[in-house]
Amino acid sequence: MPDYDPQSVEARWQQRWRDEGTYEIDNDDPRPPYYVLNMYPYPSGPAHMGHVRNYTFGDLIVRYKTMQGHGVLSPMGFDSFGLPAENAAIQSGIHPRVFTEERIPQLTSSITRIGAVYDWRRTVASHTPEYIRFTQWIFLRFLERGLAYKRKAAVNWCPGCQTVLANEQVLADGTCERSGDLVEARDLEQWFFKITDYAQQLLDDLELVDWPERVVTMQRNWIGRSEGAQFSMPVVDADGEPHESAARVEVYTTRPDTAFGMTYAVLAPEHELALTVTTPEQRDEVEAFIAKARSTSEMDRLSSEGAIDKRGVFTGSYLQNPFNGEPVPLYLADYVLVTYGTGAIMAVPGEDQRDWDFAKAYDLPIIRTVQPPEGFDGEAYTGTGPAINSAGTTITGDELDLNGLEMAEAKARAIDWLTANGIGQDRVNYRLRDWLLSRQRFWGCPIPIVYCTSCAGLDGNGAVPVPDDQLPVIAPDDVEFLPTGESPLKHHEGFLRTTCPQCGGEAMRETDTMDTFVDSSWYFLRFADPTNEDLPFSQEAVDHWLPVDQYIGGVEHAILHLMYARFFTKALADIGVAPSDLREPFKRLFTQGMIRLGGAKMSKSKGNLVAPEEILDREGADALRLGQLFVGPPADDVDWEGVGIEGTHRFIGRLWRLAHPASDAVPEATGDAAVAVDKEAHRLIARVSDEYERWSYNTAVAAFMEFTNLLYKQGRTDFAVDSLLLLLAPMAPHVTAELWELRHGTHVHEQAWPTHDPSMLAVDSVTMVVQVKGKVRDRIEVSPDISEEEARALALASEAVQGHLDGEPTKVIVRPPNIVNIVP
RNA sequence: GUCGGAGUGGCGGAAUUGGCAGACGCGCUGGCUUCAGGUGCCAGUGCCCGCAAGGGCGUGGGGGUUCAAGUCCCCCCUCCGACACCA
Repeated sequence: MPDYDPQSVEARWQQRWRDEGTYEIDNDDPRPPYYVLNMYPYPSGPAHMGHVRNYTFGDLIVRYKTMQGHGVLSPMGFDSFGLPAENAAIQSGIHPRVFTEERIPQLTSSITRIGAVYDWRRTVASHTPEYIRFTQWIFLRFLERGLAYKRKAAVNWCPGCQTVLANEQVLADGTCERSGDLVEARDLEQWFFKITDYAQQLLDDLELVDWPERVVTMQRNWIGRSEGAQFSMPVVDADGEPHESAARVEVYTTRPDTAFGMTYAVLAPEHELALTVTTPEQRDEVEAFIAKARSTSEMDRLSSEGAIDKRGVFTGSYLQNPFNGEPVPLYLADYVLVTYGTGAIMAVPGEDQRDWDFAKAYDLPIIRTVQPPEGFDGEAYTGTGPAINSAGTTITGDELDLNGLEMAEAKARAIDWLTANGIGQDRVNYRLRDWLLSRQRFWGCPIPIVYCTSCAGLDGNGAVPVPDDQLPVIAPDDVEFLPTGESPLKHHEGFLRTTCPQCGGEAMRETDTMDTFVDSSWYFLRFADPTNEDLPFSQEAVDHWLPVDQYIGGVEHAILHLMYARFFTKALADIGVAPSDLREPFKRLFTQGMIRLGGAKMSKSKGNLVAPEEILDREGADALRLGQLFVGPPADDVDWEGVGIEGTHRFIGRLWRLAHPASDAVPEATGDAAVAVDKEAHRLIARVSDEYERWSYNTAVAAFMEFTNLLYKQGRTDFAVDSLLLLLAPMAPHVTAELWELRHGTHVHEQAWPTHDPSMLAVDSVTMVVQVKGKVRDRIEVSPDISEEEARALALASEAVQGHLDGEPTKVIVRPPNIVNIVP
């Protein structure tokens, strides 16, 4: 018998799966459909351990579901736009396309080498003209429906690089990661998707998915729904006389019940009324403050914690509190964000810690309007309790009294009063903001817009959509990459100058490209119908395969990618591109843990990468896959040091010698021994089938090892060995395929998933544990259907137990047939 | 700071509902095979006392509920992750 040679066996089977199209699937396949998807990767070159772990999970589900009789869709593609290729272009002058297209086959090859199988006919790459065309097509549909729009937005601007930076490119100290210049906020025209239109649906429909609770929580927090009230207050002077502008300030609060405790109010520094309300005496100070706030990055604003006394400025004006008619001083403060709510707040230091801190720093009064519990020694009290100090004559002359009411009732009463008097109303607010998709980058999907010098275009800014029949708009190849950080498109005359599709006059192309999250927000739909030339996908194909039955990826995408993909799916369904009943793209989600090495995150920059290639060359793909599975629960972070590749490699050798037809390493079991072994095999089928369903792959591998050890001791039967091979086939596809073919001449992955015979699970004796005061004193073999009385009698008769008793026990708990606990 | 997750032998981890803590693997020790190394096969391996039989201790720490707690409840500590002034 030959020794197991992973190199030749694995290469041979990988070739066969590909040549025979074993895992290619057609849309009219009659089997019940099942869609397994790994998050498509950025093609960074050969696979790393994170990929290996990810694709091992995906692949074993593909093979498992296929053996269970499903027609499984298992596609793979590439998230091939993105910064690394562009940075490489700037450094080395290689065109991002060349750079990217060199790396796709490298990644494909290492994915293939771990034995993962896909329908490669369906592959997509987001940088290809076909894909770009439909990404742009979808953008135009969104534009038609008002789901895409352009407005000014504050961005991170690096004066040194003369470009906009992504948040990740801004260091913690507010400087540019490349040039070290201080990054400033700058208003630029940017494209947005109106994801906020879907905030409520994105929140509600989390109930439709079977996702890890923590991911659902993260999504929920990101959407950040809050309920409260919005109302307006007139700008007045210290005596309550109206401001000359007659301006009113809208505030949003979740605590309208505390309005009687308002002792000042705040506008965000960027608030449109900031200068209007400023009195002449305060003008210099306020202008200086606004300038400082605008030049300070968000990071810096955060880090200035502790220096709260420098974080606000008095405008000189007041707002009249409608609840009691009192004027309260109006400040600007950078702790109020212009992007949230109305960009203005009523400040109630008694019930809000930030307001408390600010009030202390600026020597403003504090009035408690909720009775804190006895013994409360904190500052602001944010808990529940009866309202106090909350009565008075309102601006309309009514008497309003909230005193004694609990929070919920006081809130309702306050909102009723605001509504009845036309001052305000209840309001739901979301933390979620619209999705800024413009990127001042070359290597991304161009935004299909031209700016016409004569047409008014959308919103009168000259923006004219590129018609569908002129798509795709593709960036030119003959560009020069300069280390300025600026997109080379800005200087490419051939790309820039075009004609207006509306009037035929001179026009300039949009040079911004789309965020790569746009590409990844619909690729899973394209996989259902990847060669469609008229549409991104047909409704029928998507209806057949979607939603994805099992989506697999890293936790790092738990918020943004999933939120955007959910938004796209809903929007596409609502505008009639996707089936209207497709509300959620991913039915089940699995997020795997991270791979570490010696406690540290594995990364290229730390230089602690373990290359999968070395292990593939030595122990082979099956040992690597089993090692990844065996190391711990799939969702946990794993330390590569814990992967005992020796253990799984040894196990595969033992399996080979056990199951090879020409091997005599393990003798055949006969008679009673054979029956006992077959019974264990049924037990194994039951256990492992359940473990597959629960994603308890680490214990399933342990079960295979235990069972193999048992066969080495007690002898093998054909049923036992065949069952083992079938159950192991999804995890270790090569060695099981080889052994199965040697034994039967057929394909193990085309066999049906084994089922156990429940009658074979019966046992004729179990070990009953006898405890005295909870300590184990004896073990007795008993019949599984022993009666309570017999169990009690047997336990009390035990000599080992008698030694720990003197006289009659006070209590005996009997749980036949497992345990008897005696209390002396 | 808020939210979420986790702390079990030298190491990775196991323990569906409260019912034998440490399955399985790594490592280590010993034996057999071998000229030898490696491979392979067999056995042992939580800690402490003991020659042994046996006994005691033991799931981050402290309390509690229970005949019985890794598992349930309360308080605390440590580590990891996400969000970070969201009114």
